[in-house]
Order: sequence, then C-alpha cells, then structure tokens
Amino acid sequence: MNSIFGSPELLESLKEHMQIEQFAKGEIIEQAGAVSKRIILIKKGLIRVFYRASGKEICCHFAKENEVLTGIDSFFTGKPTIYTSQALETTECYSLSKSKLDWVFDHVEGMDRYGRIFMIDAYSELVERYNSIVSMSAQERYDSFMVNHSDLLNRVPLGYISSYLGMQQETLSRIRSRQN
Amino acid sequence: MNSIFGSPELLESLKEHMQIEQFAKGEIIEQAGAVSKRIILIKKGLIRVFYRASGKEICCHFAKENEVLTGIDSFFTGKPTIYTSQALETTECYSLSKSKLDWVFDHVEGMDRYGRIFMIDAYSELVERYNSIVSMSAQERYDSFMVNHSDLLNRVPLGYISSYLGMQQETLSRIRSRQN
DNA sequence: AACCGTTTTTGATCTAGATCAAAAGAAACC
DNA sequence: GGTTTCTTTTGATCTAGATCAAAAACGGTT
Repeated sequence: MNSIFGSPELLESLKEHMQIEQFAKGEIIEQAGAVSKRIILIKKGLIRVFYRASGKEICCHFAKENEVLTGIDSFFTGKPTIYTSQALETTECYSLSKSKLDWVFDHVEGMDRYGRIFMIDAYSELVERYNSIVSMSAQERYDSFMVNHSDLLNRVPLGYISSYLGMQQETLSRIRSRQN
Repeated sequence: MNSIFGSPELLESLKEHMQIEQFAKGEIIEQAGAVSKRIILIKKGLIRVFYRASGKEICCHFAKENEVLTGIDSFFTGKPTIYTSQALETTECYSLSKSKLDWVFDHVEGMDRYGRIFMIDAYSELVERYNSIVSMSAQERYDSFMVNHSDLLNRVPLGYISSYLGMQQETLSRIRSRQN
C-alpha cells in the first residue's frame, strides 16, 4: 500500500524532499474542511481517520507504521476533505507536500503508473470492506478484523473499532465477551 | 466516468481499434471466475454486475449508455474476477481488449494519468456507496437512489435494485408503497 | 491509596428490517 | 383467451443489533 512512492530506490531518493513531522497523542493532523496538502508515510505510530455523519464520528481507516496516508478524496481532486485524521499515539512521519508530489508526477518517469496502481490497491481494499458490511454479520466482521488487524485491538479504543466495523460499541463488547 | 479513454479526440482514434459487440437481453457478458479481458463502452442498453455471497446474488453496479464497464478488480490486476455481468436489455458496445489497452498504456503519452484519474473517480463513487450503507437507513438509501438513478427504476427488476441498495425486495416494495 | 475522568461491560427494552408465506399483478407462450 | 411463469405486493412473525441506563474496570494525578 505504499506503491505510490514507486520503487524502494525511488522512495529513498524522495525521502530527501520529505519533511519529518511529529504528532503528539491526540493531535489533529488534518481537519475536515481543509484541502489535503500532503501525503504521509508513517515511520512510527498510529493514526485514525474519521468523519461525521448524523452527529456521530465514524472511523473509516487506521494507518500505522510503514503505511501511507492521504485524503484520497481531496489530495488528488483538490476538493476539501470530509475526513479528519488524528494521531492515536506519538507518531512520526515523513511527509511530502502536494506541490512536490505534483512535481514528481510531472517529472519522474513512470510515476503516474505508480499512482494508478496505488489507486487500484486502495480501490480493492474498499471493495472488500464494502462487501463485508453488506453481506456479513457483526460477528463475522469482527472475526475478519481479528484475522487482519488483531494488533490494533490493543492499540485502539474500542469505540473507534466498533464504528470502523459499523456497529455499536456495546455490540462489539458483547461479541468479544461471548468469545471468551 | 469514461475518462479512462482520455480526451474525446483520443476516444475517437481509439474507436478504430475497438470492436462492436451486441448482447441480447439476459445474455452473460462476463462470467465470474474468468479474467476480465476487455473494457467496454456502452453505446446503447443496460448491464448489471453482480456477485454471489452466502448463496445470494448481490448486485453491485449498473452501467448504461455512455458509461464504461470493466471488472476493475480483475482487468487491471489479472486475477480472476468474482463478478458476473449480464445485459438487462439488448445492448450494443464498443469493446477494447486488454492487450490493446495495455499497448495504449505503454505507447500513448499521458495514458497512465487518465488511468489514474479513472481510478480516482471509481474510488470516490465507491466511498459514497460505502458511507451510504453505513450511515443511512433503507428509506434514505432509496431516496438517494431516486435522486441519482431514478431512470433505472423502470428499467431494472426490483429485486436487483434492492440488492444493490442492500435490502430485501419486500422492504423496498414497502418503502415504495408508503411513498404513494 | 483515594479521587476523578475515561473506557468497557452488563442488563433491559425496543425497532428496523429480515424472513416466511401467500395473494395479486404482469408478461410471455401456446 | 387461458395457462404458465415471473415479478411485485401485502401480511404476520421473528431477530440482530440499536438504544437507554447504570454499574464496573481502568488509568492517571495528586
């Protein structure tokens, strides 16, 4: 999921143009309403991405070390994002500004292709989440989360995970307890 | 949603390399399990895309005239698709084989960029559907479908629409009747 | 260790939408 | 026009998960 930075060698050379940013636990990295202006590669830490719908915060993504984070809806389209991202732990990132990335897209051979492939990956991931919510029960969604992201269970408050899984916190708690 | 073919001029020149294909009502265009081998631009008609989950057919997409259809999961990755596409009306298409499109990606300047943008559009659309299923009631999903796709209501059997909207056919029927 | 705020669990009740079943309408076919 | 088959509607019942409410558990802080 970090193929947007192309090959490992390309990533190394891009790092020269990237800034290191630090975020404290709880700090807002990007606020809903703004235009996403940087792409982030997480070195260490954990971020949640959420949006508001009918008065509630809905968590739609977690990103941890070695993963790439960007408001795809906004970063590539230039429209204001509906997503807020927040550090859940002390987090250290490499960040690349949009203007620099645009420069890279325009000047580095093959970069558009990496971008296209990055989007295909993101799309496939979303398709899976969509299907899981349409055709799986709360229990099944929890099971599948445990298979793919069991490490997050101890790093993320339950309420964020439950909203990510599309259920109430109480429901998740009950599922978890009847599991032993 | 047909930006994958680039500019209107590019589309015109691509049409020379495309075949015209006809499908009868009910005909299967691409079967689940196969590798998607062509991209289709619909000239006239209507197609549904569905997959099987827990014994049921779930409709995940409709495509009509002037829209582009491809198994994104398979066409770009080369893996077998889980989707079946079927003509719901007599349908006429332009079709471009994967090998030709790959050639285009390799030889036509700027094509990867169109591909990337096509993916961004597809992604945005999916995000909206995902959010609607997570945070909207059956009634609200129906309302929003009516705003965006009211024309399909008379062209598509109710059962396909209900599965597209993530509800039972009976539920959709009831919603529709209490509307007057 | 006692206090306070946050997170998680447990209990009781409610409801949107599923499921099961059958009737009513439409189309398609001879 | 009547019979068969497919589609939609209507009715009765059931259930997963939501909601409301309160108790327990878990940190931090002083």
